[in-house]
Amino acid sequence: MDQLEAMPGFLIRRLWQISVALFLEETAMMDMTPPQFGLLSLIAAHPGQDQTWLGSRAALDRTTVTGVLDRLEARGLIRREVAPHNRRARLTFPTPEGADFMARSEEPLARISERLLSPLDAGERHVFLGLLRRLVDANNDQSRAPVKTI
Amino acid sequence: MDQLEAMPGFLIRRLWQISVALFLEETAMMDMTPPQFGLLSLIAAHPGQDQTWLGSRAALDRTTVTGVLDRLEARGLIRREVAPHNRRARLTFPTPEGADFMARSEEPLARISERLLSPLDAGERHVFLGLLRRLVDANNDQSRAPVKTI
DNA sequence: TACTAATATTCAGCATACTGAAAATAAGCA
DNA sequence: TGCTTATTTTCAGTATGCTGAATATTAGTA
Repeated sequence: MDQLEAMPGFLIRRLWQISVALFLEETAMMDMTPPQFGLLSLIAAHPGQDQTWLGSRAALDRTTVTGVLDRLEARGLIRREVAPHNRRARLTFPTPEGADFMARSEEPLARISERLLSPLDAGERHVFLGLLRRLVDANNDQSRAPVKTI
Repeated sequence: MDQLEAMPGFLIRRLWQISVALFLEETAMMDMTPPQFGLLSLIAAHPGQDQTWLGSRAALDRTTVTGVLDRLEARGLIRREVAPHNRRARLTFPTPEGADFMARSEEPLARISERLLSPLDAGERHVFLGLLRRLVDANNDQSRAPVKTI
């Protein structure tokens, strides 16, 4: 047992690596990444929001949002237009292809969580997710891209 | 509550972001990153291993190991030399500066874990880390950079 | 109104984290 | 020995995830 293995941050990084790998495997035929899915999901549920709003919901900084949206736009899954009353901002909308994409993603996404948590029984999953959520919420402001729910 | 917030992978990514931010904050005066620390820690504890071994312990793929070691070497914290009996491999060793660096890092590192887990009491921390470790170990082979302890 | 501050996005740059391919070396085998 | 395969590292390329600076626009204020 090394010092590294004993650090919570190392275990958290590994579980993140695993969850990304499972995501890429389950959505391989759709050629998607977790942040791309996150933003597309938000845009489909909340059309017409600007990029700052998206970043504060997806926990992505402004620059990463720009890059991910560029790729979603290039693939024709979203479109952007300048906000009518604020020409600084660009509002995002799902295209029909983007909406269809979201509809087709439900089953693969459910499998990701199922596989990730499969080592735990139902009670353990509930405990783990509850503690995980408490750690994330309580430390939200420590992150460089804190989430704003308002 | 959006679909995104309900996905375990999203919460895991956020906790990873938080742990990285805490790491960078606590080690700001040392100008270090988590993977740089991970590899330096392994090299200090196990001098003379090759890069493949390091990657399989630190959960980093071969290319990432190369890049991180390049930066550690440029800073004078490690040195690399061709393996005497296997000229494909390059063995890594800590420099005196690297060993000194590791010694000075103990206190900041302890503060990172403390701050990260501070929202939980002692019993909850134990439960969370236990479940986290089970998830990581059981899903180890799902990762693109699985850990080998042997 | 003119000046200043704030906001939204983008650009340049750096550090992970990965894939596939290439290069060098070593090992196994007919 | 000669050929094939495996191993170790590096290179090229892509996608996050971040900082600081620049640009454009808007809001606030003297």
